[in-house]
Amino acid sequence: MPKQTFLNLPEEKRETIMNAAVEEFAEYGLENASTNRIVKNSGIAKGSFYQYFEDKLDVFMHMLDVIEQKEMEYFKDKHPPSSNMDTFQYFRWMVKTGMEFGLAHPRMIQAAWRVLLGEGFYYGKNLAEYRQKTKQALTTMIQHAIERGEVDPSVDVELAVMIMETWSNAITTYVLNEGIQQKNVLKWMRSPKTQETIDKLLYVMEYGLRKTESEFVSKP
Amino acid sequence: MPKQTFLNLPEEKRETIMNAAVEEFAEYGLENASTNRIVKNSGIAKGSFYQYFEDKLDVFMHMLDVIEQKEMEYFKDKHPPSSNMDTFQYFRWMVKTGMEFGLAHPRMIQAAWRVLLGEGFYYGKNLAEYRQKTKQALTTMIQHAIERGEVDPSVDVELAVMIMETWSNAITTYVLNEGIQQKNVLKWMRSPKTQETIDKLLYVMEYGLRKTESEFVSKP
DNA sequence: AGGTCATATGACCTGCGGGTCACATTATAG
DNA sequence: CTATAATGTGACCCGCAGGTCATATGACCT
Repeated sequence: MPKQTFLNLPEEKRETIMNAAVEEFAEYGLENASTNRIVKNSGIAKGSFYQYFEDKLDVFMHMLDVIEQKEMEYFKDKHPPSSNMDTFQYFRWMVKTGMEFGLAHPRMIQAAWRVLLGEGFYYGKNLAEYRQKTKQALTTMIQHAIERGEVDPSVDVELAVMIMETWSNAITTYVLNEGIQQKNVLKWMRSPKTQETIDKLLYVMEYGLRKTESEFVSKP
Repeated sequence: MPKQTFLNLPEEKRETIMNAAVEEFAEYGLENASTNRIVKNSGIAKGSFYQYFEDKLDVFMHMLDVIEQKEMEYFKDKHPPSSNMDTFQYFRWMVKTGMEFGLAHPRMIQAAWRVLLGEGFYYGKNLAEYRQKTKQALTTMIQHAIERGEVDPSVDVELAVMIMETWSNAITTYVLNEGIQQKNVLKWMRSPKTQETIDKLLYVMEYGLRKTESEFVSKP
């Protein structure tokens, strides 16, 4: 957690600093991010940095908090999906809305995912909390789906969660890797071809998951 | 490519150095690997290192080559799968055999995948060749499956390849992440529960893919 | 034997990293 | 207007990184 000194700062200054941090982490990841550069790009003195944060990890964790908050606001602002959607439609809505958020704040998404996906080995312990949140949400979702009869009750919930997590990670990675090479990321993301690819990916997951566990266990 | 000087070295010495490199990359990834440590751990002088390799990336690429070669030998030694297997059975065999290789050389797999999965953003250009090889193999596989009538001809080959790639990445990540926390990785990997989880993951993919493209395109 | 060429060595260079600290500046209170 | 507490600052410390280079070693040839 940032020190009180940072929280006392005027919002404008805090934003300047966090923007520099986002830029840095998006560009270099966590391990190779340089506090010196963050300091230089946000126009504050080195000493001030250490009066605001414990260390590099501290800024990063705070950045995650800020992003999470922004994303939650974004989701709330969007018209919530009609309540008679089934679970898979809901998941699809979530993935797509998440992507839209990514369009609005590409560097944030890049900064967060780069580290979450790529440097999980090291920082696993610190990031566990974040993964846990997602996992919890997905678990609730699956259980809900089972209650509604959309998914066979014999399905292994934990496994289904893992699959959904993997799938949304795969899509994010895809968007990040492909999108990064495009001149116009936004245009590329909104193009029918990209949208179609993502749709297809989601349908493959859906059809895989709809099969009951008993079916795919007894097959070999 | 390593310099001639390195290739002239007695095999024993070359192995010592490569082992140190594997250890280093497995532990620290590419970006944070230290040539100084590699040098210290392989008992050679700093200067020698630069007489063998251009730089850090050079050792790493060479390491990939060595691993690839070892893995190919491993696959050859295993009894090849019966020729009347269908494509999905073959893919399953490949994934499992790959895992077995990982059991035999855990640090190598860790060193390679850590970087391939985690630091792809930076080194994308250098690693593209390796990804391309896998992609090519999978493409051939899918096309073969279509010819054999195991997969609907209307399936988007490129997409199917991406899905298979994602899936085997997901499994590797799973094994790496979970396995790393276990006291006895080998025991964990061989346990029925782990094997079952992997089986289920593969079946989910299979059922997802068996659906024809037309089906899942027209759904929404 | 001397000469030559590939190989081996580690002290040394420069640059940048994270982090500290004595001091300067500004806000707050009495 | 002064005393005190809170913030701000950048030169400075140490460690380690990647990389170089003059010199030492020794195998092989004539």
